[in-house]
Amino acid sequence: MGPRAKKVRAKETKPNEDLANILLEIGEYEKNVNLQPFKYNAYRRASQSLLECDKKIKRIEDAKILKGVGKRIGERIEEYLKTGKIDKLNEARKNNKSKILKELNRVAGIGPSHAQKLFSEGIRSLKDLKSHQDLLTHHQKIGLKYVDDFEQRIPRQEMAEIEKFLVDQIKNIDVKYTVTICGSYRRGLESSGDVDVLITHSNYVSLRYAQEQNLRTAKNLIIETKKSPEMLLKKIIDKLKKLDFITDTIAFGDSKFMGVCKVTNDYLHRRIDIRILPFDEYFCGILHMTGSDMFNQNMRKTAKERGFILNEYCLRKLDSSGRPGKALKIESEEDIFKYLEINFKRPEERY
DNA sequence: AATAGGCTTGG
DNA sequence: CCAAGCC
Repeated sequence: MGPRAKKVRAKETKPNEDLANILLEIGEYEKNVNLQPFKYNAYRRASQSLLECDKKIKRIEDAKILKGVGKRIGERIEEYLKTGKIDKLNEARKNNKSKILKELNRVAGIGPSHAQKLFSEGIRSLKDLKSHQDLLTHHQKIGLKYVDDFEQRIPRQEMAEIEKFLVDQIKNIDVKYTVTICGSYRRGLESSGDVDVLITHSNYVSLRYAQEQNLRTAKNLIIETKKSPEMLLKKIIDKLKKLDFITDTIAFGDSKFMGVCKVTNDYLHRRIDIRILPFDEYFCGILHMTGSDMFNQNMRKTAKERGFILNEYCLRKLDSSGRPGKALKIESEEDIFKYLEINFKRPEERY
């Protein structure tokens, strides 16, 4: 998911690609150098509109009607149409500081704010960073170590190998685990940016579910507490480390592991996220994590129109005063579509 | 006013 | 607790 995945299915004809790229570059400059995330967003949206427009923009009037193009961005486009360049961009490109900040931002865990800080401390390149690792957090050190690997996309073939490995190993711990690799892989794309794994255990339910269903005394049940997801997840992570599949840990909390993995020595290091969810929340979870972002947005909108509220964890019906009721019982992705009276869409169809 | 909100780290 | 970063 995210902007990277979107790019893959952009239109065949992109007559305004040049202009779109320029706007995006200005946006990145606003975010990384001027610490203006909202401006970045505005430029990004305008850029996206330009990309989706299949008619070549020749006059400023054509641009003004696009969504995301207002006064300021309109002026920039006008400048581009008249002169073939944009001053703001040239300013950005020749600015040495902005080049350095951009370079530092390649490192996972270094955002605009940290990059500025490092610059003010005299860091001018990734090479500088390598010799001043005391300035970095644990996450950033790993980002630096694998900066080249993390920029490479993961071929579908390798994703499939990772999937098989994970399913085999985790089922081997306990057959009651279910493992799903979500994201663009699940949607059938030929490459992915990272590995996004969701796991559940058929005996594991959320506290909310246990209370609503009055399951307090049921046997064999693992009811969510602060520590239970950790117990279920830690077992798995320990094993994957022992097998040398997981090579580094970025963050490891109650319910979510973030780290680095590698299938065999022939492969690059890949970013992997693994999280554990209660069974009753699993299908809303995989729906959410499978995306695409656009698909999620649309589905949630439809849900709202039909008197439901859908989020990452559950689907609830809204009562007449708009208050959400109990979470609906869901045992598959299909169930979610059924409640909403939407035809089921396979992951490959979720644009 | 602006992507939604949660998770995790680090101070 | 807050800020940053990521998903």
